[in-house]
Amino acid sequence: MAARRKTGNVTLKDIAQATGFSANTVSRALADKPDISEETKAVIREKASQMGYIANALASFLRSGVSRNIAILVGDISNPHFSVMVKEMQTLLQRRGYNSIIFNTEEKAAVEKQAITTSLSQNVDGIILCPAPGGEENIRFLQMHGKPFVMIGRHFSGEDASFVICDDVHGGYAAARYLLDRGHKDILFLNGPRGISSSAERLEGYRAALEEKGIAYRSELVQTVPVTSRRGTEKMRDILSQRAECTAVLVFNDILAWQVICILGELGRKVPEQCSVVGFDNIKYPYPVHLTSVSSSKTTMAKRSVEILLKKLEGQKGAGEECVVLETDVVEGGTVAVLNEKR
Amino acid sequence: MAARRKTGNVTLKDIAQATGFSANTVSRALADKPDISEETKAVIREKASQMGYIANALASFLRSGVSRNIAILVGDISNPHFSVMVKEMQTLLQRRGYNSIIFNTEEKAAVEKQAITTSLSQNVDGIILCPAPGGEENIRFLQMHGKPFVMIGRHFSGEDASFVICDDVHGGYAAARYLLDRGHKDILFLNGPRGISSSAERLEGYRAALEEKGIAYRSELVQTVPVTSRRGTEKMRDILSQRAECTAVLVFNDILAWQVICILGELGRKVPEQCSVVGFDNIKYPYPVHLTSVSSSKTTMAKRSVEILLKKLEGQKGAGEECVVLETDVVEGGTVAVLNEKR
DNA sequence: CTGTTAGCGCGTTCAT
DNA sequence: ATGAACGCGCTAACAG
Repeated sequence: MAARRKTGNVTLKDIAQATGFSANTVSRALADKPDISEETKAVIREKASQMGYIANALASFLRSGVSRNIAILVGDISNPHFSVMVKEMQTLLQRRGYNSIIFNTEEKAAVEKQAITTSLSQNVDGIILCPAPGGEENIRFLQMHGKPFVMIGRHFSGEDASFVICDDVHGGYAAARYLLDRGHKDILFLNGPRGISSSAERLEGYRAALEEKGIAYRSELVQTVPVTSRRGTEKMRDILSQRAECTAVLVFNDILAWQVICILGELGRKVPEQCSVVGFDNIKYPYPVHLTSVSSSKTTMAKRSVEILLKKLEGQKGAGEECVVLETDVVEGGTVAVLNEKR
Repeated sequence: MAARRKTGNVTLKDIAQATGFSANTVSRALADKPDISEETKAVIREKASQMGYIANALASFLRSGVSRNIAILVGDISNPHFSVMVKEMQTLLQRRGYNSIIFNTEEKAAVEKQAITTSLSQNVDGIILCPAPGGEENIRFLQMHGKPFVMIGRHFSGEDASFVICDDVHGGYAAARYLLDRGHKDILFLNGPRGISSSAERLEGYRAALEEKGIAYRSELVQTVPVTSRRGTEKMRDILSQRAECTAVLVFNDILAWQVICILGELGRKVPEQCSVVGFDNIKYPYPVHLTSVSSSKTTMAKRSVEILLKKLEGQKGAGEECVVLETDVVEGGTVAVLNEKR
């Protein structure tokens, strides 16, 4: 039995004693350095495995300055939009030898700040984050600390930082256009919170589509809805019962869109016959009826963001910032009806 | 500007130099130890915050042996059943000053083993895991290493280990009984993989219910379905098209249950009129139609498992193993019909 | 109340 | 090809 210390684990020193080599040689053998003879490596590896050696990653970091840990910050891991991306990123990072630490920001800048601080204190090598509303300060904080990071799904104008987003202007435009083309004129837009690019840009697209069709923009038809709390449901219920004139609803994300469908049902309005609904994110729910939704390339976002971050970490010095804008479009489901009325 | 080292961060030493105290005094002041004068603490805290000091958690661990990191291992974070629990656990852990590191095991013992090894190498203080099929070996591995852990959702008989599970025997019984009471006799059971307690125990309950009703158990009506891969869908399609005589399907989890509903739709069978479906996990999807499903107290599982783990970590020595079995029952939705046929 | 010493486990550097 | 010395940043243990 090996000597047991504070952590109760087998250390390099234990293997050194057991094999007669120095701790150093053991370290280099296990790291497969070229200056150790194959013979020695074999002996050491054998002994290490036999003793159940597990390297202490934390001590290793302390010396090398590399933790091979990446932090992933998202608004809410229980939202499939995020959990699917997170899972994908984890897989990709794992494959490249990185672990990931996941944080929920609850879409609050203060919580995000806390998550970033913890990430820094855990010495993650880099961060992938979907920034919370009003989190510009946090981005500057990261930049100040020189910690490599990539934003996904949202960005802040003015910051020179890498991001991978969807073309939200076009997304908002395409969704509105899709509804307008099917005869809808009064389109309620239940948008996400202010302070994030996706809300602002989708609205921009929505307005552009209206304008193009010569339909007046009515600000009372655009409302902001909380994305994480239960209060969002209440607010949507209020709005929907007051806006019965709307023949279609465009909703910030698919979860909320489904909630809208439920609320409409409670209000006695059948979807899509009496009201059409379009969401964002195109989450592949296993449900007989598919939601008509604006696509977001979750797999691509995950892939590109990991690539960009790792290039920053491993690439030659100062790989510049990369900004990726992915295409997006309406994916047809069964929640939109064509209006025939001639008036 | 403070001196910058390998990690580029402000260290205790920097604060020591800036304030004229020793690194040690700074450490103890920031840790709010009682043997430092309030005055000194104030000075040091002020300076630390001004310099943007962020403690190096890894170095801290190396010395103290406490990382305040917990690993959470689940089959698939993109499954709401897990992501909801994970989120809840994260919140609770955070509140107690712990970070969490999440791993997907893909329901494979080998991947789980890897996740455990990484967790150990990251020196997490403890682990909460939903063990993968055939992962008994991994549990023994954890026990061998003396790493505190709690299993959730599943357990292995014979291991003296803490776990928090649902009463799956009763869950299987209640679900079958619910269908039998509504006139269903040919109940297809699409069960989870062998090698986990939930599959085995639900089957046990299913059989007990049949027996109680004097209905013969037909092994061809019980099939195992992969829970993570896309192959599960294919397999279910095959089975469902061959078992048209069944008037009801009991499915291992809600995701698969919804897939079953979709497949039945493709096969021209309407739910619940032509076939009833019951799932497990009672996931709160925001759909207009609710799935009839066997409840699982996700919040309670999360809460209890965190409690038990933290008691092990912080409590007086040798807090014994705790086994919690939570009640479960059928939650009515709209996917089960009452059979009227008199034959 | 505060400073000094020491060492957690590892990897880098230099010497042999 | 291998070993010895050193230090990453922090805190436990002891001095005073």
